[in-house]
Amino acid sequence: MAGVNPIPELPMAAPAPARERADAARNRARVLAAADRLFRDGEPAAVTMDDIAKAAGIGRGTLYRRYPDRASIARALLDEHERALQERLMRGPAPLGPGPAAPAERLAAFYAAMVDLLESHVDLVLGAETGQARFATGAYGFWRAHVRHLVTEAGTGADPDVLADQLLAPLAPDVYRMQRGRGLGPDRIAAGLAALARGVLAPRA
Amino acid sequence: MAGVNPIPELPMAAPAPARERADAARNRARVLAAADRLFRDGEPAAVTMDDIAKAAGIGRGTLYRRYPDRASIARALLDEHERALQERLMRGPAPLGPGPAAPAERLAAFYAAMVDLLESHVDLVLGAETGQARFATGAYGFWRAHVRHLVTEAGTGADPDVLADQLLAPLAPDVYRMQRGRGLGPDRIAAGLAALARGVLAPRA
DNA sequence: GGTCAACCGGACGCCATGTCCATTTATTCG
DNA sequence: CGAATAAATGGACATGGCGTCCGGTTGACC
Repeated sequence: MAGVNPIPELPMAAPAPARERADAARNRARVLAAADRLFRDGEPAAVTMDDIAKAAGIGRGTLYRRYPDRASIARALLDEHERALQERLMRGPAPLGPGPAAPAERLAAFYAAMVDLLESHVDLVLGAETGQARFATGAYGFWRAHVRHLVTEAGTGADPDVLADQLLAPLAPDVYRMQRGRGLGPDRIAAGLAALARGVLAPRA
Repeated sequence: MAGVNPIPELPMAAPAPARERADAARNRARVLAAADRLFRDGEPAAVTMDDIAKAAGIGRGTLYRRYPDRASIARALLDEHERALQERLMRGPAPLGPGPAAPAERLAAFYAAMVDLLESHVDLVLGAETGQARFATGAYGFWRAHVRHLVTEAGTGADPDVLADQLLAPLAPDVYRMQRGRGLGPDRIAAGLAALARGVLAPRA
């Protein structure tokens, strides 16, 4: 804790509005690195702003200057991963991206990608985005728009506005973590979601 | 606040292990009545133990004696409603209860009943049962067992252990409240859930 | 009416949050 | 190169909820 962390130069989201003082940049990197580590190590919801400040080797005030709460830090950490997935959804190859794939298959592919996201990088970090606030996120809006679009395209006559949120619900971090905790593997969870996708969106014979 | 509330004699869950002193019983009734009111009035998550104690006209210590946290109070308030629904599931008429109805229709009926539950009595109270803790509830275990059973009976070859939780996810209080907040009515939400139920469990032609 | 146990309730310590401001430090300009 | 200036820093502070503890009170039973 005392002195020397290499700080692996996380590139992370770098806003750099006009110009950023060198010390500010250095401290932001420290905060993100420290938060990432803390979120992974223990119960994300139990990490306090104080913990992060201490682990980053900076003061409370400095931390609050840039990040008003834990959620904003988690968002900063997630940002690039979510962007990457959004990019693949919009411009990547089918069935994840647009293309000849049927809506049901595209939804299944989206589910698989989200499970990857939940599993590899963020499972712990997402834990910091708790409850209601999740739905206000820009990312959630994007996922909803995507799913809504797929429901509409499927042409099953179902209500897209209602179904979009309901189809996203199983991806809630709480739910995913609980299922993982019950001994279910990511592939099995993804398979369940695929069944759900095909059941709801695939045309009935 | 000072003195006189009729206290509408909520029957509520009355454990009465051996015998309960009159003052204790009176205070429990006051606590439940006060909590019910507070949960309905404002943001449930913002209600503090202190608020409840003050509103009930008792001291902190007294409140903590019986209820270790907000969730336990919410559970006490929910208890009878959940029990009633569980009873109907196990012994009531089809399609909600057991009987000749197809699994998909039984799941749709269950969804409708849960929407009723969320809508009428508890929407606000459920708000107090936040996040992870929800899954540890006895009630949640019951819902899961029920849905798991329906998935198995449907015989679609899907994974019941995985699907049960995923099919329950759209009933999360957070999700329901968010949808209601977006202007969607209970019937519309229930219709969406019914579509989900039939898509996943109804036999394909 | 007396004894005893259960109940009551407010005071207390703890911890996290978010703010504020005196001081330090990077950057720019003469 | 060395001030001037504005930004960044960090720790102290006030606030508020949580959960506990214990001296006093009151209901229940004999």
